[in-house]
Amino acid sequence: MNNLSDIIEEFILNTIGSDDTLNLSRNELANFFNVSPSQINYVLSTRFTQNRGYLTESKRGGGGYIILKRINFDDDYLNQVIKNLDTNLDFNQACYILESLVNNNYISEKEKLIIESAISNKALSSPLKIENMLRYNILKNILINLGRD
Amino acid sequence: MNNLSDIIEEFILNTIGSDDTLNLSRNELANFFNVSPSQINYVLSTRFTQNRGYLTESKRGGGGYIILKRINFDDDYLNQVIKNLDTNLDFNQACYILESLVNNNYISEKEKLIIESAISNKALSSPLKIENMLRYNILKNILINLGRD
DNA sequence: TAACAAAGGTCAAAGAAAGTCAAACTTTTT
DNA sequence: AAAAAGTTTGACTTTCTTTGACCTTTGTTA
Repeated sequence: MNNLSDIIEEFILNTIGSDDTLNLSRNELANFFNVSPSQINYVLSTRFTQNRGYLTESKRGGGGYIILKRINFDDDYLNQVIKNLDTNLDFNQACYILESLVNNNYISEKEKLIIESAISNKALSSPLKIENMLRYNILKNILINLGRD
Repeated sequence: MNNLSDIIEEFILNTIGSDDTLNLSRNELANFFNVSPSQINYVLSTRFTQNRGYLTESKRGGGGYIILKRINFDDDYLNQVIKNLDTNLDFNQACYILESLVNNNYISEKEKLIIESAISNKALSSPLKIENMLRYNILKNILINLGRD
């Protein structure tokens, strides 16, 4: 297994600090490995995905950066919830899930309210199919991010 | 953080007094950081906007000045924020608003994180125009619901 | 009171990142 | 060998920052 993407992946893995965070410059990294900058995006988008427990955050322009974060995912319960999320998620199902998260002290009442507002029919109002898909996406994203602290 | 605008922002934040007011001279500040004076305007107009809870007031001519004020949070402020929400809301704008809500103890860090997850590009991923509109809708809905507890 | 100096304001162009996407190439699978 | 999957590259786009030229307002002084 001798391809650059794997080597870059390896490098990144070795470089992520004990704080599970890596602040990198796309251009510098690309330069270091003598590859085109977009290959960094390729590596990130194929190897450091949400599903594998990573989050990225970036900024363009002068002083731009990419921050890579490893999510601490030793939490089985949350994991299960995420894994079992229906991609076609209606509001009531979602509320039910949120309720159980409250009961298990993962989120507070106020947090539940916020999430409900975010995924309510009113907030999303699109054709039903899209709406449920969006809701799934949003809730999943929230839950994944809950797992990081 | 390798760009001057961020550094200047930081400086201003650290310099605002406990009276939430800062009286500054554009030329002096620009001189201090060795940047063109208009960069001060840039920093003010991108980072210290009304939506983020700041007001500016200035005077030209000899003895001119810029006064920067941090708006105190009250119920009206939240209404203002909601009213001023851009229907075409990008993620960064939204983040700044959330930041100001945290600073004013209106939401917690965790709540900010949840909301950010809900309106992140990843969660919404649709064509840009729709995405920004959705984000607007969602954030507005959250803020409105926050306002009634 | 007219001119000049001393602020701050505006805007557009140039520069500095990162993002996207598709085409070409390589490796693996069937 | 053909098809599919994965990688690499580069051209183009978008976003954010920095700079500078020119404008407007206000205060000062001859």
